[in-house]
Amino acid sequence: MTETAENYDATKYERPSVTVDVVIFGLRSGRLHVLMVQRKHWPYADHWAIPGGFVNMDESLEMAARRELEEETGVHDVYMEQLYTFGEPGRDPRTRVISVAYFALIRTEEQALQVSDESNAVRWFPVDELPKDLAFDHEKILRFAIDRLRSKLEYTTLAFQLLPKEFSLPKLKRIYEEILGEKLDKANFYRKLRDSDLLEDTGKLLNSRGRPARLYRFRDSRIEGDFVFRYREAKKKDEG
Amino acid sequence: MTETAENYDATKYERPSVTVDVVIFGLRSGRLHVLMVQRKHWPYADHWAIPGGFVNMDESLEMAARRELEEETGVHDVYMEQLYTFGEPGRDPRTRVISVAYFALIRTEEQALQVSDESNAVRWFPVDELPKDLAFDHEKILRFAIDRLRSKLEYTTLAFQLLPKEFSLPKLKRIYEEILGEKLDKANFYRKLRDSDLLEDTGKLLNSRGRPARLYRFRDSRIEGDFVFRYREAKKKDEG
DNA sequence: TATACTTTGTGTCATAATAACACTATTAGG
DNA sequence: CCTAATAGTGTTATTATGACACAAAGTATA
Repeated sequence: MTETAENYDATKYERPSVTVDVVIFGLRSGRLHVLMVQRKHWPYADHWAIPGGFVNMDESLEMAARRELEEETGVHDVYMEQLYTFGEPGRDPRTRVISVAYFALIRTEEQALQVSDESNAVRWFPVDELPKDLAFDHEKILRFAIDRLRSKLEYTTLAFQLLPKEFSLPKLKRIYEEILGEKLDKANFYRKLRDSDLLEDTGKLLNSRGRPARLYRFRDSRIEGDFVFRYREAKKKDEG
Repeated sequence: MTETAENYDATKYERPSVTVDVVIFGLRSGRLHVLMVQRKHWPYADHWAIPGGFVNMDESLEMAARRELEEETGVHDVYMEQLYTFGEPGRDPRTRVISVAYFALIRTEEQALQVSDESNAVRWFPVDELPKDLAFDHEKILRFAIDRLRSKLEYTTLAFQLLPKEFSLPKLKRIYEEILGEKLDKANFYRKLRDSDLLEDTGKLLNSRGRPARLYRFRDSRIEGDFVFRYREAKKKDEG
């Protein structure tokens, strides 16, 4: 940091505003959706936008992201990570706004939406049927988030955050297929997971139309963060 | 964004300051180094810090990072990417400061250092011999950057940014070993590179002590950005 | 109660990628 | 011309992958 004067004056420089925006992913009937809010006021009134808002002076960026998320949608206690910071001059007509973007993954079933005063509506959109003319540079942010989710799927357990506590292998496989946009081989996928030692059999079965699916849960603490789970393993793993 | 009033007042909210900090990596005698500046003034006078400074109202974040980099070290035209944004309240004693961190990779040979007015000194430090008591949360930022560099090495051509235009395979291999902190098998490493089709033989040889090494350069435009180059390939590649 | 249908789950095998390591090649220096 | 040093290649066992056939366990229906 260049600013080093002993008589530092905090008001000397004009300062940008800082916001957080949160891209919220969830599954609905097996399809990947994003949560959006419809703006009430200028600028971009009536346009759809990613939920977000200004950062308070005494809260961390992640706290701000969680607060905004809850205020605007009622969603809380979710997996969240920082995505990227967007700061082009002119991206907001009001003033210079720098936006720290986060993305969140939620178990759709467990969350009830609510609309805040600040927006007309809150809605889930399938990622391949986004509304036109998003507010600000939110389309760019959204694409960025989708790309990131897709690529992190290949070496993390992120996808597990989208599922309920107990789930079947076919369900998990369908998530991967949905997000990656390609079919996976059942046998190879199951084998990979069995070898990974990430899952624990609950003993329960889930009835559907055909043969019931076995229900699994994640083993211990590997759920949190991004424990490495690759399609192609690196090195051999050491047994615990 | 929550702020939506038509009579929007840009001065209504108290605003944090926004800085950019740049972690600069370079090789010196085959070891990975980081460029640091020694602060002249309060806060953290005489402590070592990552170069950086405040973002101007009319420049993009990356422009700010490049400007600060050049001002403080004379370094320009380098590979740079955004790392992470650090914004804990209290990380700077002057005021609330949110820092967008970047990391840069430079070809050490091609750059001459210069010291700016704002610092006592500019120096390269080996990444495993960092000075104590870095300014602000710069130690955290630095570790973050090193981790990122290490992990991106495994699926990008980032390492190539550290080398001169023409280089030998042994040199490239030594970079990987230095950054990853483990020995690699020569035969396997060379084979991987030959198969990747990333390199072009210059025909030239580089004399050293033993058998001269063949010099290569990067093929066309794959140098820029992070063209995928994995240890373990994904899928089969299609021939061009 | 049998038969079709649907979905879950397993077995197998050819091919490709990886890791390990032995070997050859080309220079410099005595 | 022998040795040390470094560059570079070949070979092979093991493991991971991709493709695909097959078996298992339910529901729906005649």
